[in-house]
Amino acid sequence: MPQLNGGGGDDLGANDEMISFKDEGEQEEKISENLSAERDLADVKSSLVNESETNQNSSSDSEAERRPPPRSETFRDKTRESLEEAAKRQDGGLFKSPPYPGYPFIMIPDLTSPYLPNGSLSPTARTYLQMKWPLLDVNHGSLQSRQALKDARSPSPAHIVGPFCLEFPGQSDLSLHQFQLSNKVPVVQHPHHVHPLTPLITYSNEHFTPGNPPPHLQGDVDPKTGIPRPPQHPDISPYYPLSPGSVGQLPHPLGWLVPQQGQPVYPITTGGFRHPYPTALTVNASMQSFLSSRFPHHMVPPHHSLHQTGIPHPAIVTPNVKQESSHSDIGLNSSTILYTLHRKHQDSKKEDEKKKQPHIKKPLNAFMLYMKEMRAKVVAECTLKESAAINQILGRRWHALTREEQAKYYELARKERQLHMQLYPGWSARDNYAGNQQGKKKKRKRDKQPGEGNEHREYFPNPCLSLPPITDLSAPKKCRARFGLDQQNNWCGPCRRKKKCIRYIQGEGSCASPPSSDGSLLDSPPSSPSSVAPSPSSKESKPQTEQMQPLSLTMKPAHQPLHHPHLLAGHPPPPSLVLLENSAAAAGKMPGAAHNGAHDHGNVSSSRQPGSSGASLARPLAASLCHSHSLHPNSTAPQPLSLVTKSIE
DNA sequence: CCCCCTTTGAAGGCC
DNA sequence: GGCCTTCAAAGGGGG
Repeated sequence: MPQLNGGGGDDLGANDEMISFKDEGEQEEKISENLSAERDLADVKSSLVNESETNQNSSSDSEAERRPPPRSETFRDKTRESLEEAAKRQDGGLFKSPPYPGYPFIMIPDLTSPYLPNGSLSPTARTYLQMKWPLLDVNHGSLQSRQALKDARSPSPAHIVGPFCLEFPGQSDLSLHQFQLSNKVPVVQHPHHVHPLTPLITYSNEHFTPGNPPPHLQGDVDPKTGIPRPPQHPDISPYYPLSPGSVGQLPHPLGWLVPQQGQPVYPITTGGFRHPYPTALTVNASMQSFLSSRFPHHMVPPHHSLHQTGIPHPAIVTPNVKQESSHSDIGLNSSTILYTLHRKHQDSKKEDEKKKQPHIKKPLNAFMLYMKEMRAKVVAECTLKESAAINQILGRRWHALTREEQAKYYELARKERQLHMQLYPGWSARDNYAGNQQGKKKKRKRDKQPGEGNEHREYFPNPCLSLPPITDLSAPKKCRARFGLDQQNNWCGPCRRKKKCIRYIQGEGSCASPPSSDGSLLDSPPSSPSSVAPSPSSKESKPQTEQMQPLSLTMKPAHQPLHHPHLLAGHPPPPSLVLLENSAAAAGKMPGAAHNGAHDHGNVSSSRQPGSSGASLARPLAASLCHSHSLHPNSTAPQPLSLVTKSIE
């Protein structure tokens, strides 16, 4: 445990790191230290926010350290810690990244090209991979450096990406490796591998080039078919749906940051600039001045042509811009022609009006950045495409992240916001509200039904995540979530039509039908391919409560309280944990119990939509997601989590 | 073509 | 200050 704890414990990052990576035994001994560690993410968050407001110097990291620990996030932090610990146990080291030396969220895009969504590093990309993001640098003591090492052989760092369902307790690196080997699924070395630091990169690209498909949609592998396809152009990231003809003509989204127009713009950006907008904060003064000169506030592009002179902020999106951009007017191919024709037809004032009001998107928050980065991985691992399901997984993974890891994203998000603010001083999130947008009709508030709120949360362990079980009964899941796509036959009619779930509404938020087999299957995340599946009988006859037991890493604390990071740090257990620890709640979807759990973290998510508070959810989707790992008829391990099982016993 | 789903976080408005 | 709502990304899928 390196320098982190070094002493003072004043170093937030150090403390966080120390806690996060400390052995359980050590943790017991370090309770006092943990106190300071309480200033975990919440502190970070707070500091970050403050920084954005007051600080313009990139060395603000230390500032966060000095700041008094905001306690508002305490619970969540605890939860996070708990999850972290659980994750560490479960993943057998996946989360055991070495100490995070501090907080400088300086990120160095490592060799795993962020911009090469499909992980297929084009030669060009590789060329630029070595370029480091000057502004962001992360000490990847372990995680990323290891990843880099791994990347030399495989684009899919197991410690990060790992097959989805591999993150199980007791899962050793070896086993993981074995699994990967045995599990010949190509996706393991997923073509979608994205560097952890990618989020911003992708963000940047997409934003700067509206209409760019998500990273995982472009590249050497057809995301839909999984069939490899030839690269569009050596110099063009698969990211861009640009027609070949547009190659070289398109100004780089970050053209103002790109030294030479003639240079392979994209790769540079991908490797050199992971941030959409040059992180002004971390950017040196000259850069900032440059930025200002290039992006005066008044410059909010009236239109978003891809012209270099008017490089829009990534967040700026003109209505319909995606469709438009998909057919770059620069190209000469048929799509371009069609586009041109289309444009002629649509030379209506309406469009003009739209152009007059470019849509400035909200800066991505930490989780969004994380999602952007990890989505491709999850998709590859679970061969899942449905975003809703993926997001569930990502949500859980997010909670499983160490504080350091999350902190990176919070930091990035902070920078995003700050830069966004600088670029669009007058912009308000309110501006994007449906009511304020011409012709833009977006989400209308979900009509929450009275009972739809927080009453029940189905407990479905997420096989892919093997994270603490979700026992929040307060978040009932719709049939879709409950049963997953694989078992639509169990869905109620409305759900099949993607309408409001009647079961969900009727039965106090719980579907009338029993938990899907998938759910039970999910309960038993395989620690290895061979020991994957839960016994069929368990799913049929076992009450959910029993199914839940296995999950509960979260229950372990009862026996070894001090081992739980959250407890150690004085953090409240994660919502899921709380619920689980409440035997009553865990045992039977007791609304009251569930409510308590929900209430505990209510402040954090009270305003959230049902099932959103972190511990949400339904694993059913995940089940379908990880089907490849979940079904093993002969499996004799109903309780996948050995640790959990032990504790339960 | 629009909307839903799903996640977390940020932000704005209301009380 | 708490609560509520909306939006941000993503892409399959329904209407």
